[in-house]
Amino acid sequence: MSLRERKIAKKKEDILRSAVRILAEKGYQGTTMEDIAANLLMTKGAVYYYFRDKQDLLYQSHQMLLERSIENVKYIQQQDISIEEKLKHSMVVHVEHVVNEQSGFELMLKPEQFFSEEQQEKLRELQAKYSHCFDEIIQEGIQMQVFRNLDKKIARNILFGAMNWVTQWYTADGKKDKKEIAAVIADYLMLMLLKNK
Amino acid sequence: MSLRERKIAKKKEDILRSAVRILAEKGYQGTTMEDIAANLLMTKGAVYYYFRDKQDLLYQSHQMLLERSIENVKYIQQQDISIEEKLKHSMVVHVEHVVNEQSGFELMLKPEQFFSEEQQEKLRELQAKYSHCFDEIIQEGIQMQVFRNLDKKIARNILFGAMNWVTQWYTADGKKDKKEIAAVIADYLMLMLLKNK
Amino acid sequence: MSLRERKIAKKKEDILRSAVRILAEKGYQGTTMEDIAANLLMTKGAVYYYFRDKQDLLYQSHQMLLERSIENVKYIQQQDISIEEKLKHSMVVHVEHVVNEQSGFELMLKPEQFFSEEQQEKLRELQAKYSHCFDEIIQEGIQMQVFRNLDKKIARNILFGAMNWVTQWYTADGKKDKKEIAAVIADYLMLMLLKNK
Amino acid sequence: MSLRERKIAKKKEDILRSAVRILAEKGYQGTTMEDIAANLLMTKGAVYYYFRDKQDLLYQSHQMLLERSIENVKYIQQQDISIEEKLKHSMVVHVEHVVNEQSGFELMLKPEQFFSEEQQEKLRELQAKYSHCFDEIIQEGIQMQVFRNLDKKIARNILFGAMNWVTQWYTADGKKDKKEIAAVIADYLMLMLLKNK
DNA sequence: TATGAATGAGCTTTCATTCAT
DNA sequence: CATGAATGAAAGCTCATTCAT
Repeated sequence: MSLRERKIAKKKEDILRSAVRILAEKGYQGTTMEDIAANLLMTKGAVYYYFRDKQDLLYQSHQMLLERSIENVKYIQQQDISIEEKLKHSMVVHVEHVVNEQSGFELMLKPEQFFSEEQQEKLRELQAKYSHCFDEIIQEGIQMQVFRNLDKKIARNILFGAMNWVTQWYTADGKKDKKEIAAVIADYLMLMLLKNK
Repeated sequence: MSLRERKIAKKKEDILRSAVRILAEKGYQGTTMEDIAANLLMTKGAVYYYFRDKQDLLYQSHQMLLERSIENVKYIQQQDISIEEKLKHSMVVHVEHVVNEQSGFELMLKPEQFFSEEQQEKLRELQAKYSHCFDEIIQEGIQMQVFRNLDKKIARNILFGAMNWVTQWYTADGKKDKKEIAAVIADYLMLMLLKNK
Repeated sequence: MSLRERKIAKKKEDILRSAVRILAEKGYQGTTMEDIAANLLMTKGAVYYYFRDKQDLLYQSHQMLLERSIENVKYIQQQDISIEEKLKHSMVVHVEHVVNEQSGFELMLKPEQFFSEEQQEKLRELQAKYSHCFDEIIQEGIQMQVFRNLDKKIARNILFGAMNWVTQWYTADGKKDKKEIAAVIADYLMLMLLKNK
Repeated sequence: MSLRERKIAKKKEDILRSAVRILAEKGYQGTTMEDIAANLLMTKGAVYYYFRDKQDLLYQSHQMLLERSIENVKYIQQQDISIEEKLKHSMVVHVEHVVNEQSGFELMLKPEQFFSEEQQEKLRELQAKYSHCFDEIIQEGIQMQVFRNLDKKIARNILFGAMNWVTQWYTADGKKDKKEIAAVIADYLMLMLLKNK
């Protein structure tokens, strides 16, 4: 990648990061291009230089979040720790990510409204990839008789719902900090999965 | 209530019901008054005859949903069944409600954007009331040594998150119908709470 | 006129009186049919029973005001008093009328916007009639060498402007009451007209 | 001021000038943003680029008119001419201004309906400033025994009313042109004020 | 690359007017 | 005669998007 391309890529990521935050805060329809640009001390026009349109920005934000999440969990998955540890750790990282980005699911709501069929396809694929990482861990845990014999998909959706909901109730001024909250949530959810608890 | 008042109340409720559904589908900003009206074969003007403005409509939708949920759980709470049954049953009803209305949490997102301080106050009160019903059951379960000694608030938020998330993944065309899904979700979440499981 | 016709006429006048006041206060475009009806504890529908449309109401209000003004000045004109007294008295009555109705000229602004050609014709006629009453007095005063030899039309327009403007600055809470103010304005304007002053 | 700022200021003034004319013609409620924009071959959106909202436009129009009037009269006041000449000249300029802008008082009607308390305060201040200029001349004339000993405020209000009313009756197609009419009005009104006439 | 003026479609809201009852 | 529910046109305003510079 040339220097120029690097610079562009860097700028794009800056914009995406800003967009993610604001989109998470105000929702897709509630966020204006002005908002996103102003937050970066740019003008709207400049944003349009990097992204075709608002929808493209949303799409790439979404994509970036998912890809980062996948990286996170992949990294954990290949570590040499117990299956129990893997799941718990994955959840902690997920919750932390959600809390940090103040997002995690605002963007995931009703994708069919915003995205083209092609884009939806790509996003579904990424989501499936991410989901699959969890499914695999759960599957392995069940086979190893560490986890109860639950329906993988339903269990995984329960985990996701419980984790993503954290943006609705966690406030930084509480007694617990992000790490503690993430740990507690993960612990509690593990109770659902673990045998002999 | 006179006949006329009854008719107005009925019409208002029709509109609210329609609004709830569409708002849940498209989000607040994504829903137009036209959408809501057209869905009922009315004109925008007619909707404005019954509601001051869009925000008023959103507020009352929200309120209606919460009040109905409170009624549901209150009804269950006073039944003569075990604490375990109470919680499970409450969850089943909640999930069914969420699935039926296709809502349950889209409306709860970022209320500070849409509502006046006064309205937020009222809604927070209703939410607190609803949450409190669950907290009480959990509390009682803990005291009776039926439930694990978890942090009530965190546990309740996990339940809510897991339940509300169902709108994201449940589709009517799956193998399981609403009732079954609701039962499974409730069962799985009970595993988190129950001792000796 | 039958009793029924009398009742209708009475109701019409009530509405006109109410309309005049509100139109004067809020302007034509700023006044809604709702405002006018509510002020009389009626419904909009009822007003439409008596008047074809809003414009008709405005037209008839206008007409009523002008006719009353003409009556006023005609009455004075036939009295057996000096020409000087006639003009002064006419002005006093005009100012009092304007102050009482809080109108007098809001309604006269840009009639071409609101009225049909036919209606404008009729109103112009009434206005001309009213103006003519003043012109005649002025004319007579000039011929009798009591008034200066001014251009009648210009002089009359100056009088009207000065008198109608009173709604802009007179407030009931001042030192002078309506009668006093009307007298002072008339006196001052007489200075413009009277010779040997 | 940079070139860009100059251009913006110029555009703003163009819009204001257009707005003043149309507002004077149709009144505040009767004027649409579309009207104002179309008159300048712009789109509504462009107008909104320069002014926050319709009310802001009205306010600034009003302000511009008043400030220009104040400049006019201030300029005359400092000239080395007799007090009589000062007043007469001020009136001539006022009438010419009113006729040219086709406004002068439509905008002054019922400001409490349109403006915020703060805006009203500012406008009252400017109006007071303008009125004060006339009051001072009148006061000086009285002290110098050139003018009759009239109530300053009432006299000034009579002058304003008479002058502003000109928009109601002066039409360019008459025998007299603007300058002549302004001179006649001023002359006639001087008769009210001057002693020994 | 970046700017910012401008566009235009679309949204919320108001209100004169109609009409069945 | 009167009501009030409903309509529909039009207004104010927003904002994604474009484009000349």
